[in-house]
Amino acid sequence: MVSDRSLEVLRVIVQDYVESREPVGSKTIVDRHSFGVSAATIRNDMALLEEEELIVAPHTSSGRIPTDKGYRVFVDHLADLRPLTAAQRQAIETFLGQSADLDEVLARSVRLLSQLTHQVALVQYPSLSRAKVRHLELVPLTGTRILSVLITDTGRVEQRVIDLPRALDEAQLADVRARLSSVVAGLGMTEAAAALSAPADLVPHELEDVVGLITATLCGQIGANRHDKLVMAGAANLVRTEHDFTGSIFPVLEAIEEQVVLLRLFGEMATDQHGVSVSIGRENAPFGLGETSVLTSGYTSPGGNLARLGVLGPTRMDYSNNMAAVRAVARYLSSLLGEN
Amino acid sequence: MVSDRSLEVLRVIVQDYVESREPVGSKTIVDRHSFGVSAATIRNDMALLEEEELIVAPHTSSGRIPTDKGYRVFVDHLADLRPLTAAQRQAIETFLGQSADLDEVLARSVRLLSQLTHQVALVQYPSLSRAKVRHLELVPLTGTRILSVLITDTGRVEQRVIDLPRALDEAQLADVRARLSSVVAGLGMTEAAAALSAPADLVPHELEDVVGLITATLCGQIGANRHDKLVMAGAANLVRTEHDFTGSIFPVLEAIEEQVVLLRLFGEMATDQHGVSVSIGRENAPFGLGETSVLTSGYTSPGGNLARLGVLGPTRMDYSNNMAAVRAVARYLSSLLGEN
DNA sequence: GATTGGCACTCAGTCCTAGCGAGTGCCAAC
DNA sequence: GTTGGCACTCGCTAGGACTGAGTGCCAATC
Repeated sequence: MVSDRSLEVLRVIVQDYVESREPVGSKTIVDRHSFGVSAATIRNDMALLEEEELIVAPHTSSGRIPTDKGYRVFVDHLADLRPLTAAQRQAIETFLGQSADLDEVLARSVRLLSQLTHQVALVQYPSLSRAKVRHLELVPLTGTRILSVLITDTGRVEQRVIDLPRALDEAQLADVRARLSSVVAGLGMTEAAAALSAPADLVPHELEDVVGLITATLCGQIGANRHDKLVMAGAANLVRTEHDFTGSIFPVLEAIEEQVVLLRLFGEMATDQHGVSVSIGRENAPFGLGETSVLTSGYTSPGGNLARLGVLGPTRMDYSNNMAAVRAVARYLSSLLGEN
Repeated sequence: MVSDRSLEVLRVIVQDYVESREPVGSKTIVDRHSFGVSAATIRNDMALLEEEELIVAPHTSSGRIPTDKGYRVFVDHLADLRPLTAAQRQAIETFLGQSADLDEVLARSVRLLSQLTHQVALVQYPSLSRAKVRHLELVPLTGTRILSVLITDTGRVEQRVIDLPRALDEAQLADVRARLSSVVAGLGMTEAAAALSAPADLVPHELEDVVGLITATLCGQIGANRHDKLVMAGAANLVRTEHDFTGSIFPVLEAIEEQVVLLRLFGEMATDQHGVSVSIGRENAPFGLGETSVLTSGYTSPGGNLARLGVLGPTRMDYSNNMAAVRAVARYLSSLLGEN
């Protein structure tokens, strides 16, 4: 059985190792922390922890480092969410405390998060599923090319170019726009898509083909919310922590640039909506990120739409600080977007 | 004086070094290329090249590697723009040959370019300076918050959230929109900004404050085109080439994430509009990129608006292939966007 | 004058060895 | 359950010898 003191030993091993990047030995522990027992006793505890596979010795007769399982226990039971410093709180306020459109807010959030944690930060765009269509615009660009612009009540703008088989004049286009607009205005995204797909007799017969193309595009535009988008910042931080990876960080960076992978990962972490959930090391192996940890938290965008944000870094990271930062930014972002 | 053969020697030194990453010696040269002279002769040529500071020996009695100046001569006089392979041409066609909106096209272009060159690729958004206002929309989000959407005849959409001091009802907003729209519609961006700044008596007196705020935002939106935006892809490639940097690539990645730096750099390379211009090594030192080379080419977006795209990598890169790729993508993109 | 073969020299990289020291595991004693 | 003692392991570092690719120089040759 793992005693209380053993767990305490695990905690300091994690903390010291994260700080120093060196395997930590029994002597170091008694020197730097007042356990009130001797090094030999600590060694016994460490033997226990090793038996439980919470720590491991990289080489015979060297200090110990935490295993993935050790980090897991640390995160679940031992980590105190270190409160942000005043400076960090201030950074959040000044960085995010100005109204701007969604793109801008998310871009700032992700930079902020990467600066607070010194890791790669990720922010997922909110899903549109619960948004409502606020406005639909069809703008002629050139003869047969028009731009369809869809604006939601959450302030998100989706645009798409449509090549028409033949030109429409201004009046015709305005007419089509008015008709379609009246169909979808105020509907939720899924209802809007359904309404557009239904065969509607509301356009003049001679325009049917053209309108069909437009509605098809609009449906695509609406459905596009599903393969969500995410923004990233702080890739340079991965290089800083390169030594924490056994091989090259090249595949890690590649996986990160491949948004699809991250979106799947985010999807699987969707439990525990507003707390911070943590995925450690091998738990991420299916995504090619077996040596990294990912901390995420959900946040709420206007209209109750959910999305996630978080950070990614080597398993050897400052969980206490980073979890607190992720939580703080998620909360602030929720309240900021919820204002609407 | 540098003889023709000496230059030929420089060429093979650059080519071999780029390929092998090893300093190349006289013996290697005579073995791998049929110069028809002995190693001693090559050594004499190399001594000449070294005197001209085109090559340098990293350690006494080792092979030679090109200096920045050597690369410069290579690029200016010796590099043959290696024509793209059939596979590369095909990649461009299939990757870009589908109509989509500007965001999408540029996103694809940048990924394509990074795959063709195995370097970090950059694409600058076209400046709006020559674009005309095609459409102006004001969409209510919540009580005092509206979204202004500006659409240009080039299909670009600029959005901005505006917090009003007090609420406008639908009719009022529609009225304001109609008036402002009639002022700016069809104008070029600079004229539009001027027209909006001019004190106009065209709104009811009681709305003046609100409208003032809106026009101010619109002007900002229009002016926003100047600090342009750029998209990047292939950051992972920098890691692959890490050994080519003396120190860490951390500062390089940082500089790249800082778009401002790159935009200035792009700005300074604006000569030679449609050819490929190359900035090598120390030439980029002011930007913190003293160990990298940047290849760019201008491309033309609809309406004759100019922007640049290019790649960035270590000075030791395959200039022949990369210049050809940059040129090809720029040309293809120009023709694609020019279709409009 | 350009080219060549010969030759002594340089020096980064590699392999080997020895010694150091942090840290462990075990055990008998408390 | 805790402790001090002790033999042992093994990664790390420093020094030394060796190797080999490559050079610079020179006198001889085309």
